[in-house]
Amino acid sequence: MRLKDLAEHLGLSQTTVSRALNGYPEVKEATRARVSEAAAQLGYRPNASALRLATGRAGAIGLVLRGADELGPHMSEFLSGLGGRMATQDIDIVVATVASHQEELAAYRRLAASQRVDAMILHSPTLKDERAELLMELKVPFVLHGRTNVAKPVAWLDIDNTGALERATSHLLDLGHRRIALLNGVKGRTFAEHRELGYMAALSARGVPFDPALMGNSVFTDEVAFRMAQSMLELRPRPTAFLAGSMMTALGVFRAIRQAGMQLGTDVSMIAHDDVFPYLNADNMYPTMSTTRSSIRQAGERMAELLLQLLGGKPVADIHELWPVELVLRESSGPAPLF
Amino acid sequence: MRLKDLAEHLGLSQTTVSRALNGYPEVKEATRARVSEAAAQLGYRPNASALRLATGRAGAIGLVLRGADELGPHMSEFLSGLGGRMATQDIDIVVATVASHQEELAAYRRLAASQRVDAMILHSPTLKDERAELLMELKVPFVLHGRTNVAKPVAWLDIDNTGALERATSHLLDLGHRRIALLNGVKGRTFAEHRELGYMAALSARGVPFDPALMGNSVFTDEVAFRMAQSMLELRPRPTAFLAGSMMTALGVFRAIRQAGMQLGTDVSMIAHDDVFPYLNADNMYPTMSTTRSSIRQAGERMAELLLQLLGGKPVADIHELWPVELVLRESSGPAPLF
DNA sequence: TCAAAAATTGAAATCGCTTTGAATGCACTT
DNA sequence: AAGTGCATTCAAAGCGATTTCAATTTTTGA
Repeated sequence: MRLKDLAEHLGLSQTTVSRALNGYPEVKEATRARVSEAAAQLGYRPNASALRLATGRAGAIGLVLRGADELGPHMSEFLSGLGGRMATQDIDIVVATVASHQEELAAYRRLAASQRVDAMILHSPTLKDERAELLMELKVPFVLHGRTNVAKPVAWLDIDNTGALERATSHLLDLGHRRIALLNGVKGRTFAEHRELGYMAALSARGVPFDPALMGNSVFTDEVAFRMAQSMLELRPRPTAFLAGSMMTALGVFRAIRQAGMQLGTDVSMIAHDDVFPYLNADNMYPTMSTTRSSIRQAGERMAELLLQLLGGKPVADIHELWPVELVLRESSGPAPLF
Repeated sequence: MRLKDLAEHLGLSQTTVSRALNGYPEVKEATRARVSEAAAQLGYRPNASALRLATGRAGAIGLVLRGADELGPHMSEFLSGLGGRMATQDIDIVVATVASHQEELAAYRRLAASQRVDAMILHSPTLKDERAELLMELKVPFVLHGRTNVAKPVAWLDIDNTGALERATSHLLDLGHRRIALLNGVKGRTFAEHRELGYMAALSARGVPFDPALMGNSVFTDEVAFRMAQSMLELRPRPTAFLAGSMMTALGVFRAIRQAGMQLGTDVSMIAHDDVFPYLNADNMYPTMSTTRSSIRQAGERMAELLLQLLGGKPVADIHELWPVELVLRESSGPAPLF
């Protein structure tokens, strides 16, 4: 069922039918009603390719995911939030997955050059993100989930990682902890650097010296976290508290604590960052986990909104959002042991 | 840079340039070389929409994800496998996320009617899957990840869930367990039904009666698993072993066991199904987790391959693959306690 | 009642590509 | 030298929508 068929069926021109369906004002209401009804009845849907060619809009946004570190549980939650909002505007989400960094830039080039997408989403940027620079050069609009330092302004949405870690660290200091380990994300990623900043700020505000042995940078998997926590627990004096970068990390740390024969919440404390996964709930852990919490799904939804604003012509410089992070205290964070 | 521009730049017709780039034989090798070089040099990439309109192929495949239960860690792994292979063929993956079941069928209709995708992937089917029936009716090619009972043949890839559970259950029976709990997926999903079949078969082969109180059906989250396992552990006589449907489920069960003051691997055993998440490793749990293992990422890769075969014209009836599942025994499964 | 203005409809161009059918040039026979 | 066949190339017609500009009908005002 093409536009032409529908037009013939109705005894109208394609022009009028097209206008009627797209809500143009210069069409009689009676005609519009007749057209809409027939379209619904016959299940007419404009051919996406033709529509895109005619309008010059791709009707899709792109997302390039690096297999290894980006396609984790974080991304599915984010995607879920994003997708819901985009669907209402009939905008597709095109996902390209790549293995290496080389492939990654090529993928952006490919999507841009073939005009497959109207805009892109950039995730987990580094401090000076190459991908962002590339997209600016290619003049592809994009919204950044996170922040980066590039020459021109970019649209972004980020959570207050610095503030979150500063509060979490301060809280542990208040509880008497002095040796606080930080299991952070990969060095170079903005969010990890920001978290480090918050951690450092809190320490130095109390005059607690920073010990590099208590800081680890890696991807957020239970395995790496386990190993890092394990070796940290062998230090003397050992850390009395952990700041875990994600819930996966927290699981690994938890295991290390248990294996060392200690009790979480009494012998050792932990505050983890929680992106709110529906299948891994801080409230339902044992002991319940103290967290810095920010829903990554909500961020996805909001990113969609910002992207639509951007496509609607809102100036890049006006699209900035910094979300506060909640500190939720539960059982895993207790007073420092007295020994 | 359009085809037209490139053609003018070279002093050739669009026809020749198009043919040169698409590898048609009726073009002089010297010309082809000249064209290829100029195209690479000037960074020419055909406009995706135009190409699609002209060829009638969408150059994309679709994936509809139900927010709640389908967009978990399983899906990201799967997607990662799928995407890698598709990218090599310059085929996009269009992801549509929906919240409700109603929306879901509508999403399939939408993608099909607007001819946005050439084929689709169907995930986690039910025994008699509506979506599969819809797609057949709409004449959209698709490959099923799993199996379903519908009238006409469909292309599918599935793992041997029945065999996996039969072996896992038998193994536990061999170890002397008689009260074996099954934490299965949602009722109605084929994979869950198949697992139940395997479980039942193993029990009845030994003449061990089935106790409905020892079977739970739900989504694979740590929370639900925790609650189910907890209440099962309150039964008398209580279960001495658990079969967990996923690693998330295993985490919940593990917590319940610990909270009940018992030891995994000695007081209670567990075998979990492992889809091989890079961030949650059975080998690195404590105690290490016995699993039925099958890489969902590899399944994604293979699904891409099957999809390409399908698009290449291979008959649906010839596209069937049933993968065996490994049983990997580690520390979490031990002899039944003697009391 | 009739011209002018407003409302409504339509024919044809356009988007950037592929592909059909025709045309051109060239080497080789005869 | 003319005819044959082959290798190359090109002009133009789609693909299915939107959109410009023109045509037609209806309404309005004097």
